[in-house]
Amino acid sequence: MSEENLLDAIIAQAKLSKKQTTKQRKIVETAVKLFAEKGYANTSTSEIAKSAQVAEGTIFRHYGTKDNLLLSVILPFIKDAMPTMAEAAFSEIMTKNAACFEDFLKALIKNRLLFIKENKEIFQVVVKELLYNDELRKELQPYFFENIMQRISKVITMFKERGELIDISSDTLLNMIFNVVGSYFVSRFVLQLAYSDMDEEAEVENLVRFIMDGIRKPSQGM
Amino acid sequence: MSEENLLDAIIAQAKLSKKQTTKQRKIVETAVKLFAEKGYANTSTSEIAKSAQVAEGTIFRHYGTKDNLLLSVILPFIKDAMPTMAEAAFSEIMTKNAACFEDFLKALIKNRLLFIKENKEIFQVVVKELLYNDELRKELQPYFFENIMQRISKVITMFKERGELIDISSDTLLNMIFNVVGSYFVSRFVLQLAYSDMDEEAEVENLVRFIMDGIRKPSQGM
Amino acid sequence: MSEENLLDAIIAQAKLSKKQTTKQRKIVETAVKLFAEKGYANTSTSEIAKSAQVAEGTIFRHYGTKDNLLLSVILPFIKDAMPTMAEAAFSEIMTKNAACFEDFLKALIKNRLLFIKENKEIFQVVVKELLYNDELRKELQPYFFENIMQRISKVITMFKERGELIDISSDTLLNMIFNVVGSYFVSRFVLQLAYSDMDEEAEVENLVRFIMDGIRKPSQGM
Amino acid sequence: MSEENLLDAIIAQAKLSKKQTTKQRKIVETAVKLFAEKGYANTSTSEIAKSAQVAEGTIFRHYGTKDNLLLSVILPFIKDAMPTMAEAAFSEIMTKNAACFEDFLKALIKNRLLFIKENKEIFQVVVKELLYNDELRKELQPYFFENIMQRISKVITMFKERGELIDISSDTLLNMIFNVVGSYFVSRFVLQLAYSDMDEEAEVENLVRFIMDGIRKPSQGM
DNA sequence: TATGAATGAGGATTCATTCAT
DNA sequence: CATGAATGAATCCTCATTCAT
Repeated sequence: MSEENLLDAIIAQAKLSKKQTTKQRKIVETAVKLFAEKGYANTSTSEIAKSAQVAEGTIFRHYGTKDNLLLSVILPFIKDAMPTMAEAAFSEIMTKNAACFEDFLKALIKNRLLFIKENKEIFQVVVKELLYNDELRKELQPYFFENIMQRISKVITMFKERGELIDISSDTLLNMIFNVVGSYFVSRFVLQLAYSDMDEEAEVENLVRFIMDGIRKPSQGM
Repeated sequence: MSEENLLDAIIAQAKLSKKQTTKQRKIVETAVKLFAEKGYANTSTSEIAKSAQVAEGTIFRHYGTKDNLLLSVILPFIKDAMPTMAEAAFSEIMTKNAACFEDFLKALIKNRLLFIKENKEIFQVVVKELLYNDELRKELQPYFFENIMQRISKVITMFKERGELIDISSDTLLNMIFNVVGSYFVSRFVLQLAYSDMDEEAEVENLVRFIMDGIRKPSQGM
Repeated sequence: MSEENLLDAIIAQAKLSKKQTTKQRKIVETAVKLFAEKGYANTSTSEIAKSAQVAEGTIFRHYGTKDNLLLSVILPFIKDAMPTMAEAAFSEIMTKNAACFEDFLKALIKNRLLFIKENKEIFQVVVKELLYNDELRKELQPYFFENIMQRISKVITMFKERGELIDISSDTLLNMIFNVVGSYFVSRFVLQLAYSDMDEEAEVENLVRFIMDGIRKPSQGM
Repeated sequence: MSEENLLDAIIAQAKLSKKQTTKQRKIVETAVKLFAEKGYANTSTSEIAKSAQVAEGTIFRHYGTKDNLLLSVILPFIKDAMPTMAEAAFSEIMTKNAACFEDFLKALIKNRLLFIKENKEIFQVVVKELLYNDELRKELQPYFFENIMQRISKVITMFKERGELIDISSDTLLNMIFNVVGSYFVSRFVLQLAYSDMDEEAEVENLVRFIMDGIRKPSQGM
């Protein structure tokens, strides 16, 4: 919790969010939709204003700059994405200390899948802008690592100690898992590739299975 | 993105590329660098011109539009990325019919790693724009699937028949592999995350191992 | 000239014209002056802006495109030119059913002369652009024929039936009259040829006389 | 024959015209076509070059500037239009001193009609540019008046003295005739209005009749 | 609080013209 | 004689932002 710049922004955002007008909500909703559709750089404030049925000045009265509006779209999502991701699934699982890593992973993926499905458009914006906008990425990365990666890393280390996972550095393990899960979410919700005919439950099963055991056919029998 | 037929564009591009002026080369080089750095949408043609020490008009004399300049950056890369990807590694491996899938995969990854390292900036542009620019993505996707995915899919099917890979649809297998390898390239060359302390050789080994066997500790003993 | 439906444009224009800013009026006034002076194609928006002491952006905020600005100059003139032309002089004359064609013609010419003198510059713009700009002409022609020519044609037919005019098709008669009157207005207000030393009253008399009786010297006496 | 500027241009033009290359002819032909179609201001030199299958530089090698190219299109036409107009029809008629004004007029119109039909596109360019381009008009006007109007004026005066024409100033008479004939040519060849179902011969007859006797129905009887 | 008119810097693009080959 | 690459000023237009009401 050391990142200052960002926290300031989040706090400022939090303050505003209490007195949020109908118009403000409309503006953010519209911005999310348009940013998701065409990207931040290709969406003009006048377009947002028109689509939100608000005067252009109103946007600037509330958010000061277009950049700030982007943050107002992204930060609440990040704020929600992280704690839940770190906590909810995490602590929930941790207490049931009977569970195996496979169950933890499945629960985590399902939990996040639900969250992203409910926030599909914001997810699109976050992914696209995190990739496109170097500044933004550099600002959010440390925050992200400290809050999410570290905590999940601990879980991994724990399960490694229980002998459930192979003996390579927790960071590397984390990375591989994150890449597989992340690229699944991105393919599905950002690139919108409809490659699979499995239902969602089966897809998650398969994902977890793949992470745990790879693609090699087990040598049968003896 | 008004270019209608991609193949036409590629061919037109090919024609032009023969009589390329010094200035033209300079323009494309500069454009690649700037697009990679700040994204297509955030790079102005005047900036490119200044940085390439060329009159702004010169850009338009050769490329007509900014969009077209982007294509002139991206298409040759795609053209090179695909055949090689499909052929080189692929047919090379196919002939040595003794090889196992693991070796094929390792060779393919190494081959592509080399290619991308040599074209790091263009790779950044391609990935960023493919994600950011829906039109472009929709245009390139079918081309991509037909040329790459299908061919690799055949290899996978072959190895599946040899009993080396688990019994799930080749498309699903391909997707998982592609996601793991792709996200590795993207993390490393686009997001530029320096997460690992392994050397490159070890990283590839680890990647292949992960894809083949996952992260579960093999049940010891017996 | 991309405007599809002229009537829509006129209506849209009418709506706007109610809430006209000082700056808007200034812009249109300046545009009229400059277009009249140098033609639409040879007048730049930056020139208009400078001359109207307005930011260039302001022009586009109100009129969207340069083409649209031209329409905003031309259409109100056309709108005024037509009904009046068709109605005012026309119905006015029609009621006094004692009048002869000669009087009708003289009244019409005088009425239009007054109107054009008050709108000299716009008339210049309209004539020049109608001649120069094929698209614009094609768009306005049908509208023009339906509203003006047809109505005047009826008057002519009426007077022909009264036996005042020679027996050739009303359309041909209309055309000849229109050409003579039109070319008089164009010579005087667009080409600005100052050929005559007559006063205006005499000029109109002469014009009417010419239309009615031509230039042949009547065979004198008996 | 006092106009200097213009004569210089004509002479310069004449010099060039002797050594006219195939390419030069192609350029002028193409320029005429394009200028007629879209107007001088809306036709770019690159367009002309492409359409004439000539390098853009070639145009400037021969004509120096775009303005000059326009003159090279217009001047030969003017040079041809004037002498013929003044002489051919004129002196031809003058010698047969039996002829009446009506015959002179008909011959003149027919002669010019033929000429314009053969040079339709250039006529379009000349009319459009003379109206649109104040500078050009001012330059050509005096030349035009001295060469054409004056000479025809003499004819008119002559016929007036013979008692064939009404007693108003020759200039006024000339003007009215010129307007009627001119507007006929312009309607037909520039505006391309197809208003009449008469054949050409009849149209000319009608035109002459109108100029001579107007539209009033002769009082019958007596 | 909300508006929307106004701004002017900056964007992509066009174009007449020059010049080395 | 002919070319066509190169130019850079000028063009139309967009946009984030400001400010008086």
